[in-house]
Amino acid sequence: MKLSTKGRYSVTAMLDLAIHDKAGPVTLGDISQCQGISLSYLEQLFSSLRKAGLVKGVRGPGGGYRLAQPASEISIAQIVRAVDEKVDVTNCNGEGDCQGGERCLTHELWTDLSDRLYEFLDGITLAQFVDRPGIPELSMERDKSIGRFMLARKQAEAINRGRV
Amino acid sequence: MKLSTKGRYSVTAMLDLAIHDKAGPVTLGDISQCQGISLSYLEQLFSSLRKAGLVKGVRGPGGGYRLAQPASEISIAQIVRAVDEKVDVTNCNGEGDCQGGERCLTHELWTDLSDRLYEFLDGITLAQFVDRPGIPELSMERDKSIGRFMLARKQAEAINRGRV
DNA sequence: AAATACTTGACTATTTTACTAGGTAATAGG
DNA sequence: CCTATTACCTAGTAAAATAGTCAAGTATTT
Repeated sequence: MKLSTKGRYSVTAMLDLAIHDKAGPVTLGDISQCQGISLSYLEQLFSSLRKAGLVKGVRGPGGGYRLAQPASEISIAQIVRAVDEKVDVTNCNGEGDCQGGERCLTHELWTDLSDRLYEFLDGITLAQFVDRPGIPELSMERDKSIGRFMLARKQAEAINRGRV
Repeated sequence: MKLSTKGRYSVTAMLDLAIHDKAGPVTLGDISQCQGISLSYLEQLFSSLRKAGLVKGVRGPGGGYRLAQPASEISIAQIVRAVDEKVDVTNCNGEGDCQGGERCLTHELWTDLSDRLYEFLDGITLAQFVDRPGIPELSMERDKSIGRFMLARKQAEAINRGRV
């Protein structure tokens, strides 16, 4: 288990998607502005997320990304795993024979710990964060005041198009 | 919360200390050989661990490092925290005013998650790993067969000195 | 005095992270 | 059909963090 900025960016971006899921796709440009990360870097991350089946892209105007599954079925562990690909914990090159044929005990213990961590993070879903009391209102307030979020923007656009 | 090889090395090294705690100090040279990390790099990590009050060094012949506290009182979180110093999650430079005065909601959510992770890792102590059935025997067997561990070495030395 | 072990700081190599720039493909709206 | 908007893809590259080295110490114990 590894946990770097890459994982953090991905999780926060996914949270953004989850928060605005009902309002339609979120563009990477929006996330890029919010989180202060470059667009292309986000594209790299979302490429991984898409390949992992966690998000799906919607092309064209009004497009962006949405969750590929309900927020209640996407765990933090899945996200972390998608972008921070496997670390080879054992310097014995995976085959468990570091130091002359014996698997290093502490490596085994670390693997145990790593498993436990994943288990823990597998129990936490995006929905658990988004569905908390207070979050939806907060997010909407934020959207309004900053004026650059999908929810607000899409609504405005929809109104302009006479859809609402 | 960040989790890199630095943290992993430290945790596995601490596990080594915990396993051999009763047998006396463990030298960094031994750990270096076992884990395949350079001695000086370990010295850096142990400098942090010592400053965090997790280990204490014993100088002179037969010296090395031992746990500064009982294994049951050292949590994984403490170790990770000691070497992977604080990450500034918010790119708003800690003051919570990213993007024009409003704290980015997703950053807050990430902080929550991070806290939960630390809580989780604070609940796991070195002792929980070391005291598991099967571990002491395994470790001793390993020591014997590799023939370079403190437990074996110290015992041999003690015998040579007529102490046992 | 010698061996052993820890300390410190400066230095280098490697990897990861992050960004830049160039595109192509699909789609919605006019 | 045309244009703007977005996803998507590829390659290169700059910056930063990580990982590791080297060398010259200091402190203890035998």
